[in-house]
Amino acid sequence: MDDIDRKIIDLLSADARRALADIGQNVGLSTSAVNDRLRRLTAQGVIRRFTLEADPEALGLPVLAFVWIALPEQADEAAFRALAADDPAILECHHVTGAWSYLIKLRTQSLAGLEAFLATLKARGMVARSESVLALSSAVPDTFVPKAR
Amino acid sequence: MDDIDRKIIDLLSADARRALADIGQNVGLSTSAVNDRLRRLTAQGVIRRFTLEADPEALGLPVLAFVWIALPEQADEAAFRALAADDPAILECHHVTGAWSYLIKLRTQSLAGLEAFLATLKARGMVARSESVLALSSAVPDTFVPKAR
DNA sequence: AATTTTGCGGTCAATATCATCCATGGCTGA
DNA sequence: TCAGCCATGGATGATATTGACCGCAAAATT
Repeated sequence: MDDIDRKIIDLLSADARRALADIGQNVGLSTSAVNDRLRRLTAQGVIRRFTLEADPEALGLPVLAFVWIALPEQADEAAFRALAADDPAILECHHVTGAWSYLIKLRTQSLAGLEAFLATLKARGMVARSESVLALSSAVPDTFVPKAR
Repeated sequence: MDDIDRKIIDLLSADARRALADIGQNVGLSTSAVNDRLRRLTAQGVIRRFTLEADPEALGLPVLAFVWIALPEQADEAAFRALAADDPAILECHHVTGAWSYLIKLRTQSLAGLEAFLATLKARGMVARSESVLALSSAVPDTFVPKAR
């Protein structure tokens, strides 16, 4: 990981379909040198996948919500994590510092989707308390990267 | 936007470098039909950009924090938004419902970076109160998509 | 009512671009 | 000296991209 690697990642994150020769010119390397570095970066797992950013509204997912979760004492934390990992609506699920256990970021078609999600959690005894916060608008252009797998 | 468009986006989000012919086979279209749809989707802005997901730790950004911001009464909200949009550390900045004004998601090299960010906000009179929450671990594999532009 | 026009979405074949791989050799620092 | 990194150039096979053409359905025209 040197500066050139970082620049390659920068360029590719701006446009993942950019040609290797093009990148080479920008970083001062030959096509094959860039190719070598790319292979190394993906093999090492520095680059996880090539993907795309889409317009969430166009995909019918206008509701963005953050949900704080406090797990009950006896909750099966592993099961909770598995649930979060499987649900395509849950884009992020972080164990966090502070008064709450987890912070979940999710995207749904409608508020009904959010309600259904909370109901599922409750039904499985996976929530002692929760608090949902809706995102109204975003200062940083809001993007949507579909969940991996 | 029909089901085929959605499936194309699904396939490409899993691997943005997948060949058009491959995608065509999966959705039952010819290569050029897929190409046309892709061009249309990007022209319409449904697809915003092709990008990559990287390992945040490998890039030297291990600290993930969520920061609640309450703006002062007299704050210049436009300036605040501009600041958020410009700072590469701020990955998201949502105007939210509830007791706080904004929820910011940011990634930094270290806690010092978080502190510096908060200091900047304070110095510019852009924060009445704030509360920072650190992400410890993630149930959904934690990814990092470098900020656009 | 019948016919023409138009646009959309598709196929197919030809072409140009591109990634990929390989062999060779130069340079540099341990 | 050796290992790592890179340039160069050519060969090869994938791949994107383009253009010519077709079918169909809705709208417009006769």
